[in-house]
Amino acid sequence: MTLDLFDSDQPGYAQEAPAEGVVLLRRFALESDQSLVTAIESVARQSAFRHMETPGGHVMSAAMTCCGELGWVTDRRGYRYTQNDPQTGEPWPEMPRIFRELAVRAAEAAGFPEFNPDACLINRYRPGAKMGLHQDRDEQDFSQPIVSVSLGLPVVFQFGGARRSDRPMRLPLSHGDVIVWGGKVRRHYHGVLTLRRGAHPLTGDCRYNLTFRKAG
DNA sequence: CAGTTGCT
DNA sequence: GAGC
Repeated sequence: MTLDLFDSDQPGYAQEAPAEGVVLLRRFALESDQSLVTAIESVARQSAFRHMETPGGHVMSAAMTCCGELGWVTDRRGYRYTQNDPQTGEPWPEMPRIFRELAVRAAEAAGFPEFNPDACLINRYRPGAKMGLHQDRDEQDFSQPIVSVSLGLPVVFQFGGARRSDRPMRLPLSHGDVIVWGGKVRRHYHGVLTLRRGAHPLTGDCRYNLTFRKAG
């Protein structure tokens, strides 16, 4: 089901509802894309991208950093949110205003007018990197949605059900697309398939994903 | 305690 | 995809 919010001859984005509780805002982040990538680079100078280890002892193929009051981390001890970057001992970099404004606007467009994110996880995927099906379940507040912003190379996103064995739907995501999910499907399994090689004018050979949550 | 954002 |  596709709901076009704008006339097709107008600039802007198209809104889709691929499943109940899931809203896809195509190209929603396009007009601020350059500033978003610059802000990612600024965050990464303060808290560098790193490949975290899972409790099971595997090194994740996506490199991650965070900004905001809280950042998501994993190590052998488990998953959790922290106020400080364990790699620097310092607080996570402040969430850039342009990040927050984008996330709040996207949540509002998707039907979540009260979104107040305190955490932004930044994932960097290079060719070969992927993210298996998982739940976002380390947050305190499941009434607030997840807002996920794609920048750079395209990827196939998977959105599944409440159980890992539920067959996920596949949604190709491109530069500037924003996907929002909340309510009943807030804890549904999701992930991305292996990133394929490519070149993007803004990001080169990688895809960035910004994921906003209310974690605390 | 169970998990499993990874792997067999 | 079951199972760790």
